[in-house]
Amino acid sequence: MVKNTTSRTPVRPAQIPAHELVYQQLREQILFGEMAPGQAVTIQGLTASLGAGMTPVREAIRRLISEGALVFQGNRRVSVPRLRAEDAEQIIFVRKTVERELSRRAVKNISTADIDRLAAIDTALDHAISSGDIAGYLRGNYQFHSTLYAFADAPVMAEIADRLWLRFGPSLRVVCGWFGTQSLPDRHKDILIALRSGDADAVANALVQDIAQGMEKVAAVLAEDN
Amino acid sequence: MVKNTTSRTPVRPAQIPAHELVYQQLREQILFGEMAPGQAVTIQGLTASLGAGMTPVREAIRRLISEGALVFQGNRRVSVPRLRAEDAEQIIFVRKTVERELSRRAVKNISTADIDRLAAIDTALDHAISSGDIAGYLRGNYQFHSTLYAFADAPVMAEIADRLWLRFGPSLRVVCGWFGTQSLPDRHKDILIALRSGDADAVANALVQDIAQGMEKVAAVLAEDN
DNA sequence: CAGCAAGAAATTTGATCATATTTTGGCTTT
DNA sequence: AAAGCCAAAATATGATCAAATTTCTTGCTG
Repeated sequence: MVKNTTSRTPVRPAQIPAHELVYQQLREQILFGEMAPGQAVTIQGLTASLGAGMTPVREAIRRLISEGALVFQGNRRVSVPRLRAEDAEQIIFVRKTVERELSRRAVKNISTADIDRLAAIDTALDHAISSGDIAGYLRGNYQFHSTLYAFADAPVMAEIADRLWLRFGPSLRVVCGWFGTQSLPDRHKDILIALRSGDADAVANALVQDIAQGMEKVAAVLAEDN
Repeated sequence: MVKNTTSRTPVRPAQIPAHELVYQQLREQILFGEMAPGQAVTIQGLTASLGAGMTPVREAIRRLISEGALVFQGNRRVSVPRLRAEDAEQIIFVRKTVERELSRRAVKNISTADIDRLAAIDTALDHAISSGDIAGYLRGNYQFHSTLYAFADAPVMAEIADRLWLRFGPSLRVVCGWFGTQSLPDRHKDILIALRSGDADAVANALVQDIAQGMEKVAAVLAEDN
């Protein structure tokens, strides 16, 4: 049943299509602020830097535009969006309602072992903060939230939260450059304590606090920066 | 100072790219139930039926997949998604919170003339219902909501609502085939009355009622159908 | 004579297509 | 029924065309 004895292409490095790879790579770069808000994105530049063809790059860009991770500038040009203060305000509203519900639902499904795993992520996060590792902070923070929401068993809502993250991610990076990692809020301890107690309301409240404090910083930077 | 007096291209038939046209066309078909849930979508079939090249079709499909209007079946196959009951439940939750807020914000910006225009849409909707015009009902219902939300001046939230509509749109069509248009709920009169009174809470409550009744029907069909 | 600005060429970038390659699913044969 | 063949569909590439931006030239004005 094995295919012919690898007469051709003994290597099978990637079965997942190129456009998917390009998408994931770009998505990560945007999500963790490796591309600055306002930065131009050219499709030909990406084909060169990523070594991919035009079609895969094209598809990945369309997908990211549709997710709000990139914006179409009208005249065929694409760039990383600059978050506007009005948009941030709406993002805060939706994050508070949707992620509150996600956390509430996660409480029902999460086990103590899972909470320990979350705590480990948070410990790594603390380490990143104290050592000024911005990339580590951004990744850890995202990982903490997305891991928690995965337990909610609510893919539609989790996807909405994820999309919003893609929008304010680049600005979060700017916040770190502004204030440094030290001043970053971290209500995760409260969240963990509430999770262990199994009190859904307490979890939800701590989480909304965490969101509020983080987004407040973003809003402050937007007010200065724009 | 003015640009050359349009020395060239007196005709400007289509400046918008083909992939955009394909996207809009497919989006409409899905949104208003012209494609059945579960129906397979082949890219080569679309290039043939729409007379477009592969690249534009490809990009449109990626975009629609990213919006949840189509699903990638894992093995390269694409189809119109079948809404699951769990997904519907989450959609209801988010619709209620987000669209409630959208309607509340719209109250602040909408004028009496605008309300009249909304009322005209609703009148056309009534006509479609009484004459059993399913396509007219679906379009009118969508138009009523999206027009209202446009006044909220909240593009991020409006886009979220729009995305969700894309998910349950195909199922709404099935609902009409199940129950007929007669039994469809229409709380739009209450919404209009509340809008004229300028009472944001009343608008929000009427709107949530409208959503609840409509989605209840969808949920009922899903329970039977799946 | 210098500087500015408008217009045109040139370069860069995006959009589309035709084609080649690979994979998937069905079908046939034993 | 399992294994392998075949057709169809998807992926990916490169070439080609079109559009837009940049740059350069040229003419005019102060």
